[in-house]
This record gives sequence, structure tokens and C-alpha cells, in this order.
Amino acid sequence: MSPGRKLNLAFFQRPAIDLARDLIGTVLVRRLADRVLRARIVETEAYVGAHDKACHAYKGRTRRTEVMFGPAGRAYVYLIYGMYDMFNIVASTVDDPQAVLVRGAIPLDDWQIDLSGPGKLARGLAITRELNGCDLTGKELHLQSRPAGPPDILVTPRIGIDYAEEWKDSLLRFVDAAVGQRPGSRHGTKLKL
DNA sequence: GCGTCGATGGCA
DNA sequence: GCCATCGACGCG
Repeated sequence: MSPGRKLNLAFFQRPAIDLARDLIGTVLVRRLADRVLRARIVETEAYVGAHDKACHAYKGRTRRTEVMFGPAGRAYVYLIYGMYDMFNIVASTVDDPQAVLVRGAIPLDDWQIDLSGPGKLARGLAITRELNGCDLTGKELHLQSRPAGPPDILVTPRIGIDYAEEWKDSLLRFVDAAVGQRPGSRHGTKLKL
């Protein structure tokens, strides 16, 4: 894919683990009524299907998880801890509930804001549950391919899923190596791709 | 710098 | 009762 182009549906129709890795370095574009916010994605996590104990779809198909069972390239946005919206991108195909949590980004265009962490990222980009199910090749929110070449990427276990038993240590978190792990995340498990 | 804890509401 | 979180607070 040539640099800086809008990512199309085919980009999202892949396993979440591949999508999560390839989303690092891409640019998230949020169009609001009066301005456009852009940010480079630096941290993601893959939730790889109904067999993944950390994936919300593990509990089955419910009103909340319905979007994950639908087509790729849609937003899955849900509320956590009563106050934070989490922004996920649906991957794979219909009836295979995989998704990628977007956990961190760097603002572009001299726009100053802290987007490190999924709660802050969603808030900073004005991504709320109103966008649940929205088409990410559409107008209010879309992605652009990497402006530059592929970055070095670290792989670590996912954050905040200690309940997920044998899945809690799976290497499904991807971080731009130039940004590194942020404070509070687990150390000692970094791997170079 | 690090551990602990409360906020706050939808969900199973 | 549990959470795919965050920020405030206390410590020494």
C-alpha cells in the first residue's frame, strides 16, 4: 500500500494479530464538525476470537459484542469502569469475532494532547459509544497507510487481563519500538519482530 | 519511582 | 461482582 493513502476494507479483513501489528505507524483521522484530528498509532492489542478468554466475545454473542461478529473495518466502542470508552477495530470476517484495541497514539499536526492509553486516546479523539459500529472507511473516522516505512515493533503480553488464565501471557500487544513501553506496563517481555 | 485505591456504570 | 483505566495519594 502506498504511503498516506486511505486504508480500504481489504486491509481490515485479516486476523487481528496481523492487523494489530500492521496498524502500528498508520494514521488515525477523526473528522469533527469544525476540524480534523490526526494521530499516529503506536500501541495496539489483538483479541483473537471466541476462544480467546480475554476477548469479550468469549462470553458469547450479546448486544455489546454484536459488532465484533459483523464485518471487518467497523468500530467496536464500549464503556469500561463506568467512565472510559475503548476504541477497537473489528478484524477478520463475519462470525469470527476478532478485534484490535487501539491503546496509544501520537498526535500529528502540532496538536498537543496525551493519547497514551486507551481511555485517553478515545477521549482525546472524541470517540464515544455513538461511534460503535461505524464504518472505518467512512467519513467521521478513517485510517491512512504509514507515511514512512515499517517501524521497529515490540511485542508483549496484553495489559489488564490477569483473569484470562492461559491467555494472559500471549504476546498480542504491539508497541512502536521508538516510543517504547510506557510506565506501568510490564517489563522484561519485549521481543523484536 | 512505585504500590494502592476510589470513581462510576454497564454487563453477565 | 467484575471490569481491555486513570489519576491522586502516600511513602520515606
